[in-house]
Amino acid sequence: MPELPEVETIRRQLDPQLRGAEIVGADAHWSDKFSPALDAIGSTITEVRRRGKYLLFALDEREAQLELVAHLGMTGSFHIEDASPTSGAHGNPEIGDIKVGNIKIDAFGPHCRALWRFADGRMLRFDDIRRFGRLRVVDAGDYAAIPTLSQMGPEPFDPAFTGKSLHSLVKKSNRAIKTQLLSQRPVAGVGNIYADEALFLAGIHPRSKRVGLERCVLLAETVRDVLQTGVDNGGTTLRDYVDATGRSGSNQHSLLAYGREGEPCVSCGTEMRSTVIDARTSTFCPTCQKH
DNA sequence: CCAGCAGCCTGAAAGC
DNA sequence: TGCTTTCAGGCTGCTG
Repeated sequence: MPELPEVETIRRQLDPQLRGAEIVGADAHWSDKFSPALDAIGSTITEVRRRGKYLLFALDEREAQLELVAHLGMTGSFHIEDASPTSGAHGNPEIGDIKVGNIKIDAFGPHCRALWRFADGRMLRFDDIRRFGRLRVVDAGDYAAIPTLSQMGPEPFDPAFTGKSLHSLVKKSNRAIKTQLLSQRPVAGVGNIYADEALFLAGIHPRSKRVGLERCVLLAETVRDVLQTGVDNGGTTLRDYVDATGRSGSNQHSLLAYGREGEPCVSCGTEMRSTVIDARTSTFCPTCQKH
């Protein structure tokens, strides 16, 4: 499931490839989640950014500055297709023949949800097996229609994210610390895997509702640590995640808590346990992680 | 305003 | 073997 490290890995691959790409056609799955892909037709990608788990494609459309906002959900992935060998008699795309408007996505597999065709003949494909992903074109920076994005907390590597900033939000809420991390409000980009990892390393029980300043300072550090390690390892692949080149990540080999129910804690040897918080499995060490 | 939760989705794996 | 059930979970939007 793509969290910050996975989305950042994809962003770093897409950005240099897509700068300057002019979108001359698009097609999408009929659903409201994906059909906004068509709104990007006629604009040029200037940059691929990231905010939390969202990919933001900056779009230049004559005078207007737009953004294609993409969330990968659970199983979303982006891939760049080279110029189709069937376009043009000698394998060269003939720009003049490219049709502006719909392109049938069916030919690109049962899980293709959107497809953008560029003036240079290349294509950007968005696959999403379970359709938890979402696409939207908005005025640049206008996230009013995307609640989670508009209320998103600081990026974990932003100096604005500190133990103190974390504590000031955490103390106002009566929700479990894990619920708060997943809300994206104290810090952007943390999902179920990295939340379990960060809480384990900080010695904090996922259900804890009382996390003082000292423990928040530690938690802010472990959040940054696990996300940085995730980025360094190219993301975590448990089931479906692949980067924009189709490769799996390797961070799954570094996980100390997530998915280790029944195995011994790497620190004290106690059997790791699982509980369900907000309909998500949470694995923790009952000895090391305190309320 | 906040907390809690149903609903969205498909495919792999487990259960019968 | 083949069918049914369970599980994975980020975000939206509704309810109390």
